[in-house]
Amino acid sequence: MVSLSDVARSAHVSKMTVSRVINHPEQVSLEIRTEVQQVINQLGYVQNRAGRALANHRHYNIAFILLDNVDEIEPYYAHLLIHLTDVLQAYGYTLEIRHEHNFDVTNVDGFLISGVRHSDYNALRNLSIPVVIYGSEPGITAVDIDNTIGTQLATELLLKQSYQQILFLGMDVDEAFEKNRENGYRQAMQTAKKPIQIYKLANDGHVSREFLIGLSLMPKTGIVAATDRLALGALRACIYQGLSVPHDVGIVGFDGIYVHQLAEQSLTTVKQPLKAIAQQMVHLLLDELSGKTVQSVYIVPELLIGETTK
Amino acid sequence: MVSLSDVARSAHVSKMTVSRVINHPEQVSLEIRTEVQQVINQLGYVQNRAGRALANHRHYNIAFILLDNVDEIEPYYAHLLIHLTDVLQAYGYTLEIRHEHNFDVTNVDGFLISGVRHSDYNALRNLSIPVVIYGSEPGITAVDIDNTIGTQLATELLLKQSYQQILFLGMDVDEAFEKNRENGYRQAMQTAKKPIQIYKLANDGHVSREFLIGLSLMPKTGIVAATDRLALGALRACIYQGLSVPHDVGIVGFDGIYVHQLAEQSLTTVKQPLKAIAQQMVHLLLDELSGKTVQSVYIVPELLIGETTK
DNA sequence: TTGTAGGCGTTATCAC
DNA sequence: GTGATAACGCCTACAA
Repeated sequence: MVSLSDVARSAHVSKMTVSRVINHPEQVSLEIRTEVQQVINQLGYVQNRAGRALANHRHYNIAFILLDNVDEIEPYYAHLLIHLTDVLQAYGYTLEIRHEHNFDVTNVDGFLISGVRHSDYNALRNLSIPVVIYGSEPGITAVDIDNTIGTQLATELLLKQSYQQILFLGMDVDEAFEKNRENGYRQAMQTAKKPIQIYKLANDGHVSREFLIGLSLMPKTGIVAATDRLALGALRACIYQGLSVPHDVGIVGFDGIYVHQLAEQSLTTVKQPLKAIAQQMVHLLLDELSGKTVQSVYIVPELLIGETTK
Repeated sequence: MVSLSDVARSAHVSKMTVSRVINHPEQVSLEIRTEVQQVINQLGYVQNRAGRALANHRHYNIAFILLDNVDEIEPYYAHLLIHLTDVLQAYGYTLEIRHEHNFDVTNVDGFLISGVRHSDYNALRNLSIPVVIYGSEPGITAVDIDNTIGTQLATELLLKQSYQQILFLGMDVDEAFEKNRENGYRQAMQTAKKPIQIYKLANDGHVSREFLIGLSLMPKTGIVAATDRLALGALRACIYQGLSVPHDVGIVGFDGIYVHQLAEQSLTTVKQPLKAIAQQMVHLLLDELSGKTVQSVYIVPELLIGETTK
């Protein structure tokens, strides 16, 4: 492996000059800078992370902690991980994956955490290194999608498509994202002066299917589901009852990508812009690492039109 | 952060002695060894990976390269990644995730690769650092499940449950794992002296559903599918045609975990023992790193009984 | 603008 | 069995 010294020798300058060309190019005269750059390219020099880490009192390693239940996470997490590593790699950082509440700070510069629950608040507040979470928790730097706008968009779509009654299928958990998704529906309905109908269920396709069959849905119903799983159950309930989707019933889910490939029809759904989320998470974390004060970021999700709405 | 020197000072020994206690304990007298151990625990000392890397000419970083199409990978990959990181962490290694054919060896000690195609052979042969793949490619160190035994088990299960005709739903790709899955079915059928029926399709639930509807399945049919997606399509074809599963038709998939939660009924499937796979991959790679000669490992998969067989 | 010296945390090597 | 020394690759601080 070619090192700083190799480049220095080959370019007839000191190691420091090479180091400056890389980290503070403005401090080096144009002439020498271009010369050194050429040698770097020619020799294919790449910084050694260990040396850099040692000198900078950094580790150049970020831990991603997945607190969600691994058996239940949506497959799009693979995309999130890949986007995170891509962004981090561009800054010379490595991504280490953890599960379980392992907040050990050894050999790690910061944490990116997903699936944080309110009960984790204290543990996260007392960490000695920066944290950025994917989700929302007041007092902790976060990147999240704007859940309220998400279901608002979903509800407005169904309103526009003239479904008569529109109901919300929520999750039976006491977490902020759930409340926000509910509120988005609520606000859109209030603006449209339509009656509100909210049901809360376990986040399970079979549960929502059974529940909706029990409800005996009428034609011209719209369903805003808090998750793709709930939406999938709704779709199956309609198929079971002989209701045509999207003609008789319109359904919008929330989250997904993967479910598309497995559902009978592709779902219309509120999609998480994972690349943007990953970029924001990394930038916030690196900003915190360089001592900047940062604020949580909320990203507006997009509506992905599938076959369960007109 | 507490360093070797801190421990050394506190234990009234030299840094080297502390280092030996950690890396070559047998070279240190019992007395001093236990003393130093106590101080280590007391101070909560953990090795600094960068320092260690620099001194050992290692990076303590392994790249996992995901060559499968990220949009199509099964969600169990998250499990594989987590198991890999767990095992690596136990050895002080970090796991870096890549996608695309990025075989850059900078700051990396070895590669773990999934989704390797035959066309990657040359690129992999010429790497300067060890590689272990998940899959099979003659001439490259690999960990794989024994695909042949997998479908053999699946076929034997259906035979035992007295389905009259048993057909194989394969994938339309020219890769070793596909041929092996086909062969497992073939062997089991030949042993049972039953007629062989093989169909090859794109790995897509909708495709297999349409195809099987076109076939007009008869009751008492067993279906061995090369993937869970194909199995899922088969299940839907049965539902569509009013055939009861598992009474009229028995179905066995291959791969899965996640699909269970989304399917109408949980699939009987050949399950990949991901933890064992991850352990083997890491051990083979670390063995290669320490100069040992290693051989590919094939792991026997398990049959996970669901609701699509009796 | 450029170079020199020293140190980050660890380990191999060679003394004692 | 234990310790001193030098080295890994890089960067900060200071000197020229």
